[in-house]
Amino acid sequence: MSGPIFFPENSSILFLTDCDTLLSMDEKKHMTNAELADVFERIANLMKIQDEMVFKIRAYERAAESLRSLGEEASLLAQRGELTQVPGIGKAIAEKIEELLTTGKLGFLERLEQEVPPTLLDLLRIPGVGPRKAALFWKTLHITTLAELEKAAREGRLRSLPGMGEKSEKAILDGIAALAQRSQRMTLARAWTLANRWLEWLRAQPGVERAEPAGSLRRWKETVGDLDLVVATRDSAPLMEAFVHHPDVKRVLGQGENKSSVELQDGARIQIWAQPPESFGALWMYATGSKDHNVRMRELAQRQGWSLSERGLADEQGNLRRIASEEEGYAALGLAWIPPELREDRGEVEAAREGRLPHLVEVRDIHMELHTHSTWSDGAVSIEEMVRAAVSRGYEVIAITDHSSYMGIVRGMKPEDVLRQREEVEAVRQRWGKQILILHGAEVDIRADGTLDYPDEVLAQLDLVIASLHASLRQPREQITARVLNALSNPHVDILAHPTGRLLPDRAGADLDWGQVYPALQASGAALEINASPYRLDADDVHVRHAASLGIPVVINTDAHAPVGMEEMVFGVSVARRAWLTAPQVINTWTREMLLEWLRKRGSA
DNA sequence: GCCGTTTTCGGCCCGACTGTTTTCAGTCG
Repeated sequence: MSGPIFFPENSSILFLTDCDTLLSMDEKKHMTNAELADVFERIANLMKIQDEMVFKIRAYERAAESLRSLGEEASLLAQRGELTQVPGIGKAIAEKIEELLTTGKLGFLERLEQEVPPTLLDLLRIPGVGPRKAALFWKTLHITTLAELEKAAREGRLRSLPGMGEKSEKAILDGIAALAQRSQRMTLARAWTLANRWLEWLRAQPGVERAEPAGSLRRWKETVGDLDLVVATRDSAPLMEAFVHHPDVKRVLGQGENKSSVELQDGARIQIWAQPPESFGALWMYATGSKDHNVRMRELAQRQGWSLSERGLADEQGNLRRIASEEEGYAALGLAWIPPELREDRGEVEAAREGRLPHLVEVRDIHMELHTHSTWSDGAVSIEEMVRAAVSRGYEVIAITDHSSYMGIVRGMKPEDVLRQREEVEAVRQRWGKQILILHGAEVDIRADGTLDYPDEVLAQLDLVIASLHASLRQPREQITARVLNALSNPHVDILAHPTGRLLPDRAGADLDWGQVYPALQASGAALEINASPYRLDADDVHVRHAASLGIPVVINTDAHAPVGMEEMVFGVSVARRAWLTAPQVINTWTREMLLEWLRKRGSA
C-alpha cells in the first residue's frame, strides 16, 4: 500500500517564500484559539499593572474567554471575515487577531512589553499580590522578578512601603514558597470524593440546614482548583470556627462570618460560604458562578433597578429581597432556571430569556456502553463479567472493544485473536443474548505512520470499530492531523475515540487541526467520542458542542477496563451537558434498533 | 475595547476579607 500523505497542499513548505524564517511560519500556522487567548490575557495583565482603564482590560479578558470557548478555529473565522461576530470581539481585537494569525506577532503587545517588564507577570501568581502591589514593587524598589521580590522581602525592605507591613511581607514569602509546591488542579473524580466527605461533615454540624457543592465542581468543569461549598445556617460563626480548626486543615487562608477558606494537609483548598436559609438561593447562584455568568446576572438585575448579591436583590433604597431558591432568583430576573453546567456565559442567558434552553442529556438516558475492555487485552475481567456488569446497570447494548496489538505496553489482540475472540463472544451471547445485545468490536490503533492496525478484511468482520491515537501524540499538527484524517477515511471506522489523547489534570493532548477533523467526521459519518474517564474527558465540551452543531453524532464511552469503570459514565455525561447536548444527539441514548440501523448504513454491522 | 429591551455615546457587577489603616486600598471570587 502507498504511504500516507503527511504534507497536504497547505504545507508550510509551499509558503516559504512568504516569510522570513521557518520559525515565524510555524508560529503563523500554529496559532490556536488557546494561544490567541493567552496573548489577550497577557495584554490584560500587563495593562492592569499599567493601571489602564478597567473596562478596556475587561474587554481583553472577555475576548480571551470567548476565544477559549470557541469550537471553531479563529483562523477559519478570520478567513470568512466573521471574527467580529464572536461576542466580545470587536474591530480592534479582530484586527489584532488577524495580525497574530498572519505575522505570528503583535506590535501592540511588543510595545506594551517595552513599557512594562513582562517578568512582573510572575509576581501576580503569588496569592495576595495583584497588579497594584506588583506595580508598587516595580516603581519604588525596581523589582521585576520573583527572585528580586523574595530577596527584598527577606531583607525586610517591603514592610516600609505604603500599605505594606510585616504581615504582608511574611505573606509574600509564604506565598512564594507555596508557588513551588502549589497543588495542581484536581480531576473531577477526586474533587467530588473530597467534596462529598466535607459535605457530610458540614451537614452533621449543629445549625446547618443545608450544605451543597458550588463553584466549578457544580458546573462540572473538567478540572477543579478550589472546592467551593455553600451552607444554609442561622448561626455561621461557630461553624466557621469548627471548619478552620478541623484536623485536616493545614493553614487558614481567611476566616469571616460569611466566608472562610483553608488549605488542607494535601494542598487542596476549600472555601465555604454561609447565609441564612432565606438567602440560600442567592448564595448558591453566586458561589456557583461562573464569574462571567454572575456578571451577566448582575447586569440584568441592574437594568431592572436592583443590585444582586449573595444575599438577594436590593432596590435603590437598599431594601433587601432575600432569595431562598435559585428558581426564584432566575425568575426574578426574567429567566428560566439555568443548569449549572451551562453557566459559562456562552449564550445561556439569552437562551433562558427566550425559553430555548436545551433539555440536556442525563445519565438515566444512557443505556449503552460502546467502549470496553476485557482480559483479551488490558482489561481486568472476562467478557462475561463485563456483560454481566452492563446488564446489572440496565444497559441494552454493550460493545466489547479490546485493543489491537500495536501498543507494546498493553496486551493487544493480533488479527488472528479477533477470530478466536469472536467465538467467545458468541458463547457469551448464548447465555446473555436475551438480556443484552453484545457487539463484537475493537479499539484499533492509528499507528504513528497513520495506518490502522488491522487490515480491512479484519475490520469488516467487526460489529463496531473504534479508532484511536495512543502513541506519538507529540507529532507536529499536520502530521498528527493527517493520521486522524487517514483513519476517518476508512469506511469501517465508526467512532473516533479520545481524539487528543490528553491526560488531566495537566498533560496536553495532540495538537489536532479541528478545522480538518470536523469535515472529515462529517464526510465519514463516524461518531465523536466523549471519553468519560475523569483523566481524559476527551473530546472536551467546546469541541463536542461545535461537532454536534455540525450534525456529527456523539457517543459517551467509559472505556471501562473493569466493571467499576462503568461508573464513570456520569463524568462523560457532564461533558455532554456542558456541550449543550440533548439526548438525541448522543448515540448511547438511542434504541438498539436505531443503533443497528446506524451501523448498517455505515456498512459495518 | 465592546455594545445596544433606556444608549451608536455613555455606560460597563458586587461584597467579603485582610492588613494596613483612623476610613480605606487591594485582592479575590
